[in-house]
Formats: sequence, C-alpha cells, structure tokens
Amino acid sequence: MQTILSNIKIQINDKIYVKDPETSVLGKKIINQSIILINEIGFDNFTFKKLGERIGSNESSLYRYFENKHKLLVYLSSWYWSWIEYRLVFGMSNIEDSIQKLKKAITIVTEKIIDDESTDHINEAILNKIIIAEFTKTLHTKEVDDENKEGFFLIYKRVINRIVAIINEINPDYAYAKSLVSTIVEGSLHQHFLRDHLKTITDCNEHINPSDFYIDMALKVLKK
Amino acid sequence: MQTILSNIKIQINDKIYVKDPETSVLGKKIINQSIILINEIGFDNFTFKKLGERIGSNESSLYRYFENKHKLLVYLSSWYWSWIEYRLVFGMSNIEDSIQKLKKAITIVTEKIIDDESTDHINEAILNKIIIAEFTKTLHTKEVDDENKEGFFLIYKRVINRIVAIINEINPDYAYAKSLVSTIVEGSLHQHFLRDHLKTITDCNEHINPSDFYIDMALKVLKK
DNA sequence: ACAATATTGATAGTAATACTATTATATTTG
DNA sequence: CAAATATAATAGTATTACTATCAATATTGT
Repeated sequence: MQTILSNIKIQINDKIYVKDPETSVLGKKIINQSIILINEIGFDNFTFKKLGERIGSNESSLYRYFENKHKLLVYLSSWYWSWIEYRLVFGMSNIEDSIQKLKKAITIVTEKIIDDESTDHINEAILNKIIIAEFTKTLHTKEVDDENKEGFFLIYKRVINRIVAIINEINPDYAYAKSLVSTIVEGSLHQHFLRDHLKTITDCNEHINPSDFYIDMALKVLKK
Repeated sequence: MQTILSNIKIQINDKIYVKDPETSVLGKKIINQSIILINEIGFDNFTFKKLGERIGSNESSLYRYFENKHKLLVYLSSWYWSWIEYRLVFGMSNIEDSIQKLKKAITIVTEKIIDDESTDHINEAILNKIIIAEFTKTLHTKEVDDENKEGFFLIYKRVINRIVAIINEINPDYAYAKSLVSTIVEGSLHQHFLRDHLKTITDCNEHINPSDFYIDMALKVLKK
C-alpha cells in the first residue's frame, strides 16, 4: 500500500476532469462554489448554468473543467475520500493496539464533520453533507463498471481496504471483513441521512451517533 | 400493527399516482414494462417517451398515471416493500422461536429474488434488481421530507419496524435495534450492488451471500 | 516589453427532456 | 345505444445538456 505522504496535495484521477481545477482560480471557484450550491439545491437540481451564474462565469467555461455534473460529483467524492484517507493514516500513526486503531478508524469514517477551519478552498463540513446526501449517485449509474475500470472509485475502495486490514489484525478468522467495512462506511452515511429525514428507523439522534452504533457492532462481531 | 390480510391486493398510497395503474390495461402495462425498461437502460436514462414507444402508447397518456418518473419509481418501490412485507408476515406465521424468526426475516429482506413465477403482471426478480440499483434514488431528493410526510415511505419503514420488534423480543437491552435493521435492509441492497460491480470491497460472491453475512452479524450483535 | 499562447467570456445553436394543452378517436358502462 | 371515460395524436413551451465559434483577456517565455 502506497505511502500517503507522497499524496498530501490530494491527487485525483485525471480521467475524472478535462482540466485540473486545482490549476486555476476559476477551477477552484468551481470546486468550492459547487459544494455550496449542490448543498443548497441538491444534485438533481444543480446545473452548470446555475453554477456559472453563481460564480459569475460562463456555462461554457465550466465544461472546460468537467464533461458533465456527474464527473464533478465523482471529483468531489474522490476528494472527500482522499481527505478521509489522509486523516485515517495520520490517525493510526501512533496507536499500537489494533482494537484502538479500529475504534479510531470507525470514528473517522462515520463521524459527522464539523467545520475544519482549514484554510483551503474546500469546506469539508459542507462536503460531508453532500456526500451523505449524494455519494450513492456516483455509483448507481449504468456506467459504473466502465468508471470503476478507469479507477474513479479507487480511493474509496482503498479507504475500505485499509480498515479491512485492521480487522484482519484483530480477528483473521472473521469471514466477512470486507462486507463489514463496506457496510459501516456506506451505512453510516445512511444513518446520518435517516437521522435527518427518517427518524423512525434509526436510533441515531443528538445523543447517539453512528460511530457509537458501529463501534459497538464491530467489537461484538469480531469478538472471538 | 395492522393485519396484512386486509392488504393482500397490495395497497399503495394514492398520493403517489395520478390514476391507479391497477385499474386498467394501460396502467398494468406501464408497471410491468417500466420495470423491464428501467432494468435495461437504468433509471437515469429512462423517460416516459421511451416507455411510451416500448408499450405502443402515447407519452401524454403515461402522464395521466404518474406525474413524473420519480413518482413511478416510488410506486414500484412501495410495491416491492409491500410484497416483502407480505412475505415477511407469512414467513413468520408458524415460527415460535424469536431467533428463528429473525433468521427468516433477515433472509427474506436480504436474499436475491429468483423469478417468482407468480402469474401477476410484475416480475419480482427484475423488480428486485431495480431496487438494488435504484431504490436509494427514491430517498435522496430535496423533496424527501415532504414525501415522507405524505407517507410515501411508510411501507418501507413498517418492514423495518417489524424486524425491530423481533429484535426487541430477543434482546430488549440492545440499544441500536432500529439502526441495526435499517443497516441490514439498506446494506444488503448495497452488498448485492457491490457483488455485481465493486467486488473488491465485499465478501459476497457466488458462495457467500448477504444473508449469511447479516445473519451472522445480527446474532453476534444481539448475544447477551 | 511584447509576442506567442492559453484561458475565459459571449453568443448562438442543437437535440433531448419534461412536461401541458387541445382535440379527435376509441372504448367502456349504465 | 348514448353518455361518460380513456387514449392517441399533435403541437407547443421551458429547461437541460451540451457543442461550436470567435472575440477579449490574462499569462508566460524570452
């Protein structure tokens, strides 16, 4: 598994964009304002025309960065999972005990992101909200197999497999490590969503959060 | 909880449709052919115009049954969960032991549906495929709160709460019964999806299925 | 400094989508 | 068989999701 240190300036698969948005002012505006606009009106109602108006730029200019809004969402998702991976690797660095590692890892992938106050052009708290609301749409398309072959979901899969590795340290006999982690990662987005919208089918609320639920689950499931 | 017997002719919230598709030949064609077409081309590429061509009917006629394709998908989903609920209730009927009940219930909500050969106009196996691929889209919209208030997701929530009731029989002290069940129901759709498209982050394959994984999980988590 | 190059903006245009409205024609039912 | 209802055909609108062209600006390399 490659070292994250070479990766600090978050690297996104260059097949996702037409022109790297990190290389210009307009590109960075596209990223930070699209996060805000998608959060406001939802991905389904989001268009490049509206984003253009919002950032005082021409629709046609946006198409020079992303082929379509789906690719933009894939980009934002990749950025998000890359950022999670970064926090995951650094979060593990000085923990010895595998159980503690797992708890920390589950916390990182399941917790609600409170504004990071990081100085960069991406608001991670809002990005977290749009991942909760929209990430599933990056996968659920007819093009998923082609895009998977192109490596669009590599970072997401790598995040999951890093946690799988911790589980294998704890209990190498457990037969469902991958399914457990993919359930936790995807499921926690879903639990956040339910807490906000369908409260009657989740226990998550102001006091109980998805991290509590999933840590409890993982420890019980892995007990030998 | 109301009896399912009064419910055998699957009842769908009448706010989901403009005109009940069960009341005419065209309506039934819309349902059975939309399932086939959505499965073929995906919900995102599906339009009423294409469906009209497929069933030799006019686009404008379809709008007399459903306001838009989103409502049609909500209808199909409601039908699916209602059918699952029916199987759930009958599946439980002659089981005494709560653990056995839970195993059966998890099997019913997580198993892949093989063609039911039922004579009605709905192919449950294909419907199951589109639920795996598209169900999440019924929830992930900006209108989810309004639609939830209208009761569009009632049947889905009832399915989950029926299984929650079984868990409360088994271990009333378990603090996360709702989150566990919503994770299992949603997660199993996701595991089916991963098995088909992102194999490296699931253990599910030809030999291991989501039911095995989730039954193992539930029993371990509920052990006192 | 300035020419070459790259980037952005403005405008226009196309095909498809997501509908609504109107009217004619079938079909059902009482 | 007449009345009511459902469907089909046609047309039309606003929006979406782009592509193409060309002019205006900004950047950079020497």
